[in-house]
Amino acid sequence: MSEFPDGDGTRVETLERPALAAAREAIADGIARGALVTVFGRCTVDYEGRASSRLEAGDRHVMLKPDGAALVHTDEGQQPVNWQPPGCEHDVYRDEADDRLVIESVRSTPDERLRVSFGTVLQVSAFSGTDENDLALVGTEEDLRERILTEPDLLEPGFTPLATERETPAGAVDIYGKDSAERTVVVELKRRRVGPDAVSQLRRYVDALERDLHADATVRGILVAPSVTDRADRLLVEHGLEFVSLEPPAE
Amino acid sequence: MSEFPDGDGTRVETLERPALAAAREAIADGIARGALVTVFGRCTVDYEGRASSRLEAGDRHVMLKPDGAALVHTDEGQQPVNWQPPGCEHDVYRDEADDRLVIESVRSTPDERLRVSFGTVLQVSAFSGTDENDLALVGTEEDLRERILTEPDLLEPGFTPLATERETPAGAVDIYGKDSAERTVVVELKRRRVGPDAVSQLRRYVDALERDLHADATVRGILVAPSVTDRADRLLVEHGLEFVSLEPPAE
DNA sequence: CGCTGCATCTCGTTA
DNA sequence: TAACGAGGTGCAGCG
Repeated sequence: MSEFPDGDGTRVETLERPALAAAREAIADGIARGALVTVFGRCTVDYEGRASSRLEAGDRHVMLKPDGAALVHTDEGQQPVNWQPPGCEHDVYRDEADDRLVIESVRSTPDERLRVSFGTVLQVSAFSGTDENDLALVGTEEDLRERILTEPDLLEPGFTPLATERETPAGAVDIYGKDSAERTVVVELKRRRVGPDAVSQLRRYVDALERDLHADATVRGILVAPSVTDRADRLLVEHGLEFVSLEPPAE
Repeated sequence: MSEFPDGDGTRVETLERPALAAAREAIADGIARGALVTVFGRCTVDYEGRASSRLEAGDRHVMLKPDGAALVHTDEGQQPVNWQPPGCEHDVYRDEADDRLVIESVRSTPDERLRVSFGTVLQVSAFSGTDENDLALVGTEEDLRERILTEPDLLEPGFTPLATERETPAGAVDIYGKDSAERTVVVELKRRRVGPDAVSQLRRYVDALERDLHADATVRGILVAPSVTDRADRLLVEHGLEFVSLEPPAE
């Protein structure tokens, strides 16, 4: 085992090809210390909870986070083949009868259990460090909204935004406003090209508002997105809804 | 550096607190060999593509997969703070002017670039192994469909399934069939509790089929799920759709 | 805790 | 390649 404390408290401990007993101890220590623990080795994986799954033996990379998240990665795919969300309790123990090392991550609400059983452990690492910074992301739906609120004419000349997240019986509307003829306008924003689901969503808001404001008032529904699919376009026409092409700011 | 070949070709190589030049070489070797490479250290992360983001310096865990995927994990959350999907080209080089080690993962369609810049590398590992097995998952929507096709009376007495994935102008219907009175039935399946979106989806299919089969035929729309939210329930009533409570098989 | 909707959603399938 | 929908979606915000 190697240990690397430095002035910042950053620390990495690594075991290579440990015996299962030593691996268990290193993993338990890392979890107790609040470290991010990784284990690479040959394992089976069982999950039971919202669904249930089994994965037969193979070499995989397991990550245990101090917030209770667990990730099992194979050498393919962006997504873990199995996982457990934050909030779990990690447990590690030896199954001496079968000579295996078992990591269990369990949570409730919903009841879920992930069990990773190693026959061979090739590496255990425990990482401690500091990360004070949050991600700064540009190009979200919220950025698109800001763009329109700053320059409402981008939607159409004479548009006046009155509220964001305005509540309706069908949910909160992205932008609520009036056009130059004082007609009520409901705007649904999407940061990328949209399909039929976004049109239906807008439709639900328009329906709810027409009901809310009594039947006499016409409510215009405008979908704002970079583009729409063919089916979404036809659906817009069917429902008497409109489309304005706008993208979130690039930076 | 330690190297651990075994009979199966399983291999783990680890560098601890390497100089940036040595880290670069180990990472490049691992990528070239088709290994799963991990790097832990203090880094900044920049992304540009479908959106753009910046993450200031912090200690993070980076995983580079042989299929081109890249993942940057902090010590919190199930999701990576930054990532790149499979299909990327990984590149690693030293920025000698600034004495940093840079990992770039780039792809096209869409054009996207992830750049991780390390000032300090605490560990580099390269993992090779074998994983022949696929995940066996039970409790999916498809399992729920099988359950109904095997025992159609679960939906309602006298129901006769005629097709799955039947195409309509609005998309493919999960189950298409007839009830005991020979009326057309459209069934939309969801493996878990559903909200308004699932109701709208069913509505689109029913509308499309009524149009397709001409206006004279009544089309029943049935949503099958473990349960629905209040809003979804009201929306079902509004649209004259029905609900049947069924869960996918537990195992 | 549940509901709602966003996401650089990812991923598989199909036209 | 694009579109459509499932997902053990995760996640934040709000009630």
